Amino acid sequence: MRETSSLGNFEQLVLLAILRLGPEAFAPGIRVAIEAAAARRVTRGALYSTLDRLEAKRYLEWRPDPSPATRGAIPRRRFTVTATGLRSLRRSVAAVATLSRGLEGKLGSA
Amino acid sequence: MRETSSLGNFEQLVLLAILRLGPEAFAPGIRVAIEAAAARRVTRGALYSTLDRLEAKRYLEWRPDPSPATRGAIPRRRFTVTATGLRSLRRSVAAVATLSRGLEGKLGSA
DNA sequence: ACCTTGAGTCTACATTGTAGACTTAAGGTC
DNA sequence: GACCTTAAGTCTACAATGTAGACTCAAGGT
Repeated sequence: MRETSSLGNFEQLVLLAILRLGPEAFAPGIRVAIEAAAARRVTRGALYSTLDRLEAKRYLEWRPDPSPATRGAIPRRRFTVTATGLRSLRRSVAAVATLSRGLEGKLGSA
Repeated sequence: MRETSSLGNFEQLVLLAILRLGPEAFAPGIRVAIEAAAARRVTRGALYSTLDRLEAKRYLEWRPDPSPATRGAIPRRRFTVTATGLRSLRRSVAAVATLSRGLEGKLGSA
C-alpha cells in the first residue's frame, strides 16, 4: 500500500456517508445514503469490499451494534472514521475543492 | 464500458484542471495544476493514460497546438472537455457535495 | 417445519491509478 | 554536422479500486 494513499472516488463517498450518519452509520444506511447522493445503485458487494479495504487501511473502525437486531439477526456493524481516515478524506476533498474554485459557473454548483 | 460510468478520483482532477486552464490546457500544465492542488507527484505515464481513457470515453477531445513548439518539438495537444464529460463531472462533484453538506466543520472547509 | 427477511461474506472480474523506461523532434554548440 | 539537451509524448506492466451476484446465517412468523 502507498504511504499516503489517495482515496478512490467511492471510498470518499463511503467515508462521507459514515461521518454524516454519525451513530447511525450501519452498512445498509450507508448504502442508501450513497445511492441517494450519487443517484445510482450500489450493490452490497461493492460496499462491503470497500468497507473492508478502508478498515485494512485503518481509515475506519467498527463495533457490533449493541441494540438487539430487529428481524433477521446478525448484529450490525457500527462504523466510525478514524483520525487518519478523516485526514485522508480532507486532503482528498480539498484537492477537488481547489481545482473547482472559480468554476462554479461551469459546474453548476453556484 | 458502463453506460454512465462514474468518474474515478484522478479522472475528476484531470477534467477539472482542463476546465480551469481553458485554452492553456496542455498536458504539462495539467500535470502541474494537479500536483499543486493535490500536493503530490503525478507521473507523465499516469496522466497520459488517464487522458487517453477519458478520450476513449468521449469525455474530452484535443487538437494539436497551433503555436510553434518552443524548444524540443512534438506539437503539444490542447485538451477540451466535451459536453458529455462536463455532465459526468458535474454529477460526480455533486455527489460529494451532497454528502459533504453539513460536515464543513469536520472537513475543515469552513 | 418451512418461508421470509435483514445483515453480512465470498469470488471473480472490470476499471482506474501509477511508475518508469523509451521515443521523437527540435535547437544549441563547437 | 555529430552530439548533447530538452520538451512532449508513447508504451508496458502491474497495483489498487470498483462492482456484480450468488451464497450464508440467524432470527421470527405462520
